Amino acid sequence: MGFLLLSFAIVKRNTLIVLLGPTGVGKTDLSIWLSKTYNCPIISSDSRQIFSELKIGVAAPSAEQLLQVPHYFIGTKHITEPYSAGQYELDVLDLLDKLFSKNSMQLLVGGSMLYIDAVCNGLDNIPPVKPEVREKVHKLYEEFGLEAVRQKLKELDPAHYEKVDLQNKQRVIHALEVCLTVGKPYSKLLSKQKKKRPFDIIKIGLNLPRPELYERINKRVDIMMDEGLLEEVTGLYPYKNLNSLNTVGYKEIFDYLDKKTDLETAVALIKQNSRRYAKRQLTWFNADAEIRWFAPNEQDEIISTINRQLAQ
RNA sequence: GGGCAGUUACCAGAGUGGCCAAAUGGGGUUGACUGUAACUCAACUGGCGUACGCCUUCGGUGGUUCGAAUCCAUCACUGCCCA
Repeated sequence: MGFLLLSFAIVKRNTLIVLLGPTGVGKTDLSIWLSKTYNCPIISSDSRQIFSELKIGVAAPSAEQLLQVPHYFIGTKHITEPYSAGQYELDVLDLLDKLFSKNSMQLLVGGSMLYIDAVCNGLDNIPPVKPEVREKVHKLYEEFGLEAVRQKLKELDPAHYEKVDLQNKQRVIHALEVCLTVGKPYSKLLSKQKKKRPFDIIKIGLNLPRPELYERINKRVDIMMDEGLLEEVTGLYPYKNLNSLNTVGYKEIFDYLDKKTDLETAVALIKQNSRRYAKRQLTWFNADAEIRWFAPNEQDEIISTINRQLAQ
């Protein structure tokens, strides 16, 4: 009997716990506790905390927190390095492959919806857009407007033209960029199929009543200012046009530094844009029926839910 | 105490007899989103209804008028100025 149980434990499937939730809900604190509980490192799923130059404004884990448990994908890229959800998917899968050989339980933590999705469901294999193509398409957009980009897309990929939100310049431009990069219609690369992963996934969502969440977000912005966000952003001013700095907390202060607004307004906008971001995250997460939701202080419930799931 | 200005939806703020459930902006809600995603984009925002629509609103009350957020009277409150 004991032998049976033991062998059962050994063949237990690898499991990835995904801790997610809107910005400011308290993922970081809980993740450290979970990491210690299950004795596994933290794999961050945050498209901004991955940049080493962004700290205060993206509420990256503190130096102290980083010392407590190993973190991956925190401050491992420079803001000048291009990075994407697609690359992230590959990087995480590689890492998980290694980590699972040591511990059948791993922990992914973050709020970047597409990044989490890339790990859990996979993205189709689309090569990175060539820089010269990107430049070309952006020129087209700058000079002739969105309609010109739309028409070009209609010509190269009529199927996708029918599906995209034609108002959404980012999506329209990207679709055309991909068409031009790979030399065939973007839509041909999209399978709409979820990839099978060689591990189980347990999704734990953290949320709070809206007013409370917003309150936390507002307060956190004030704390960021106290911690020196203005200085951090000022130091990054030369890089303000980089995509990595098209980020809440940075772009608003760039506007202040450009004298487009006063500091008070900039801070208010950071709060507002953070709230909106949180809302968008929740919209995305709400569509995912696999997520089990908890308040950030329901640690016992979270543990028992995970353990129950593992026992199955 | 006297004079002037004002009171409009969650907030700010247009509207000064019918085309007004009421511009616009903010805030908020809901949603879309397969690689630059903390991005980018959309809808809604007095109530009920899928909709044609119906109902309740523009400080209070009372008038004028076929018809009032808009005109008159009065009361209340707010701001500024003079005392």
